[in-house]
Amino acid sequence: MARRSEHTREQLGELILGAAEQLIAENGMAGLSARAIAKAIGYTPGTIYLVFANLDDVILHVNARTLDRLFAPIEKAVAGDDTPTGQLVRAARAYVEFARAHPNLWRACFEHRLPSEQTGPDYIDMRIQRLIALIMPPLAAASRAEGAHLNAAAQALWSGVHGICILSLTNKLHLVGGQATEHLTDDLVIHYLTGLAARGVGTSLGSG
Amino acid sequence: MARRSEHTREQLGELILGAAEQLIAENGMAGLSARAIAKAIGYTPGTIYLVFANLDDVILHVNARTLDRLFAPIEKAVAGDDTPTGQLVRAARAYVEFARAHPNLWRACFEHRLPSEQTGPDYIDMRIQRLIALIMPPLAAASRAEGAHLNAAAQALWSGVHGICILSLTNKLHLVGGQATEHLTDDLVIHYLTGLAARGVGTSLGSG
DNA sequence: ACCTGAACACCGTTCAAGT
DNA sequence: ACCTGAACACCGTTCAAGT
Repeated sequence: MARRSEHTREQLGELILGAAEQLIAENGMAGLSARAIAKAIGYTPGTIYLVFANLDDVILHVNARTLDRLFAPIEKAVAGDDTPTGQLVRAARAYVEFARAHPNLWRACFEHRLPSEQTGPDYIDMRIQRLIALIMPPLAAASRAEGAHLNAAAQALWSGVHGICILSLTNKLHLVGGQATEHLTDDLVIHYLTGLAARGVGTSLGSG
Repeated sequence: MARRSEHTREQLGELILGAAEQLIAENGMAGLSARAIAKAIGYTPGTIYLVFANLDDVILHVNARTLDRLFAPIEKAVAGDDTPTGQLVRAARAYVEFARAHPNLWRACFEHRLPSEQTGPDYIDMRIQRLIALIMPPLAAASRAEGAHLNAAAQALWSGVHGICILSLTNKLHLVGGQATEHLTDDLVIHYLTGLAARGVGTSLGSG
């Protein structure tokens, strides 16, 4: 055995990522193992380590693919013929929809725990930044915010939708089906944007 | 060996949960194993299965403890001598602060993946419901919402803060330190409440 | 009755050895 | 150069056997 050379290093990488993606999609991270990947592609576990540093490295590259797939529907939402607020509502819905359609892959992107809280690789950070950047133009238009304020608003809004997504997906809320999730998303986005558009409230906590 | 009877079943349970809690707090879920717990309390791994069904069961009981510890600071925040909006801002800050103080225990509560998306045990659901219920009174006062609308608002707001928390803790946002996280939290809560108080916007997406 | 200790079926990762 | 297969140090969980 050894020296089959049936695939180039790149092809082998694609095979591994494809198998890993399918395994995660089917059974979550619990379904993923080096031995399972190897079995799926007809190689032995050691082969994986010729292409990737370790299993974490494989997972991170699967996550990069998932974040790439998430980009298109969000991009389409903010490019739609709609008001800025409408674009943002639709972008949020697209986010939730994607998470519901690919729950295990989506969760892998955000629950994969690096050792000791350290930051992920740049190619993951970049992709997340690109997603957040998508909602900046409509958010600027809907709120007249700019600069650091706009940036903070984009992060807050995106995080908020993300939170609804994760708690809904893991059944931590008492929701039934996707309609309730979408309703919560709309509620958060619309009220946040309404509040943001009513400028100058800043830290005046006495509005209640 | 066998038949030491140095501890009652209840004491053994406490020992196990205490050791598990410490292991998770120190090294996250990665630091937890039946063998590590056993070693920490001076028993063999088999003993754990006399008290708990499995390791998942242990984790869920640690999570119940964590959620109980989270209750007090939130309760204190909403009981403070402040406006309803101020109480909610402080409750959100308390949530973020707790998560930052106990990142591994907090993450264990929300990232622990049950097999196949099924819902967690009632004693976990109950505790989460109790937390959400805490913010209902000030939220009702700040927004004049009631019934299903109030319930949805509480879930949306809580999820939103949760989302900021998790993304901040896992470094998915470009934030430096806890100040930026608190600022995002304030931003989300205040603008959401402002928008919520400006009733009747409902699904009118054309406000941008 | 309580607890052990060995076993089973798994892991991630490494690396000498084969072609 | 490429890949294997066996090994190492781990897992969660079970359960016959000991006291």
